[in-house]
Amino acid sequence: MTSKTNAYHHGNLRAELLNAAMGILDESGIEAVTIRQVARKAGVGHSAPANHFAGKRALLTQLAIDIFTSLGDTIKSELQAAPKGLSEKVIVFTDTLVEFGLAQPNRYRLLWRRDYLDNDNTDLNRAMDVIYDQLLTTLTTGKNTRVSVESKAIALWSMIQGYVSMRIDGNLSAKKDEVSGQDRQRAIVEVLLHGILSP
Amino acid sequence: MTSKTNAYHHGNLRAELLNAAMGILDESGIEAVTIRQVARKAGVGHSAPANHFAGKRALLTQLAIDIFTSLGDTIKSELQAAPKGLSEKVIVFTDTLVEFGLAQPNRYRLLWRRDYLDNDNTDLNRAMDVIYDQLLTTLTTGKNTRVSVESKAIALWSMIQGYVSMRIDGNLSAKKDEVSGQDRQRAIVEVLLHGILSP
DNA sequence: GAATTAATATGGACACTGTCAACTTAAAGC
DNA sequence: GCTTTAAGTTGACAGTGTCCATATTAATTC
Repeated sequence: MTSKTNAYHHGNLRAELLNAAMGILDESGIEAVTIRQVARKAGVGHSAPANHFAGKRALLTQLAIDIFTSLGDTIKSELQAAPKGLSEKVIVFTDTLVEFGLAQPNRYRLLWRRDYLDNDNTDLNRAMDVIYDQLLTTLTTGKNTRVSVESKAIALWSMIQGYVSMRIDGNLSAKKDEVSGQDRQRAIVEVLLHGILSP
Repeated sequence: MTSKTNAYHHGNLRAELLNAAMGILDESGIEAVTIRQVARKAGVGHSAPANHFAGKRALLTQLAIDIFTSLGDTIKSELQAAPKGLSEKVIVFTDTLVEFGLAQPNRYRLLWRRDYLDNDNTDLNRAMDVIYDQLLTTLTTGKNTRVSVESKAIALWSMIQGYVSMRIDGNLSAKKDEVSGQDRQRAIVEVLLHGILSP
């Protein structure tokens, strides 16, 4: 009874459209996510989505919000499960983000493609801030250090984002990144850790 | 005599197309660079570019090559003019890249948008490697350190790329990056420098 | 319960896009 | 001078996002 089969009104189209869009995103990348393709996959006319999303931008923004939120939850629980030391938490934070990006490149890419997203969307910015704030909290130790907590956070945040985006976009060719996977992650985090831990 | 005014054959259309495309890129961003718009700006029919570029991808790739090459030259001369110390060179390298990205966001963005570019293009990859190799050379001191030169290079390379791309795409909101401009750059480089300089 | 209103679907249209094909013109080769 | 080739032209095609008028159903009002 939850889904009326032959109904003119779908009943749950908004969710189904998001679902279809996520599927296309995963399979074929962001360029393949078109309103018409999403509608086709959901089995409705090409104009039906307009009733649920103001435009393509709105749909993609909602997609990004969902991805950010889910990722934020993962990071939260990983951090809670991690050992108490600062280095350990920093490594867990990094690993979680990097591994997510490498496992779900198309989803990760969308998160940073502000040209496709509604930059003023409050939910979107909040969902992102939730993740960043966890990094800030992690780095805040109480001790006063020469470099501010904010700068340390931005340094790590930037490095992760740069590393992942270059890895998944092929901008770190084999020549540059010949060491496989986690070894490199550990190494570049170690470079930063010196500065993060130093007084 | 250099340009025949009323000629059916343009004579220098390839260069002119690149010029028009660069202008549109600077003014209106990568999304606005369409083959037809470029052709219009160059005053030719919408199919004329096909005689000089295999497709949109080829045109954008050539644009990226030109940008990379020019940037590489700038970095080279800046590095040569810089003081001899490792920290100084690292700071100069970082500043040059960051400043270029902030001053020419649309050009900078194109460099990393591999979905728009021909990833197998040898010239493109070489032009990028020229820049990366200068970083590698700068970091190679002869002394053996715990973290490899390659990891240090990738760490800095990633951090710069992440920082600039987030700055110009608005992913570092005012809240996160409240310190203005160069102060923040200096601070995040300092975090890395600890790890780069340490034995 | 009937009538009205609001929500949600439909297909057609419009102005774009990149690319292809057929054609025209100018220049170069022999 | 004739032919070949390079470099322009316009027209067509399928695809896109968005808008519009229309049709159907659900919800609300009386």
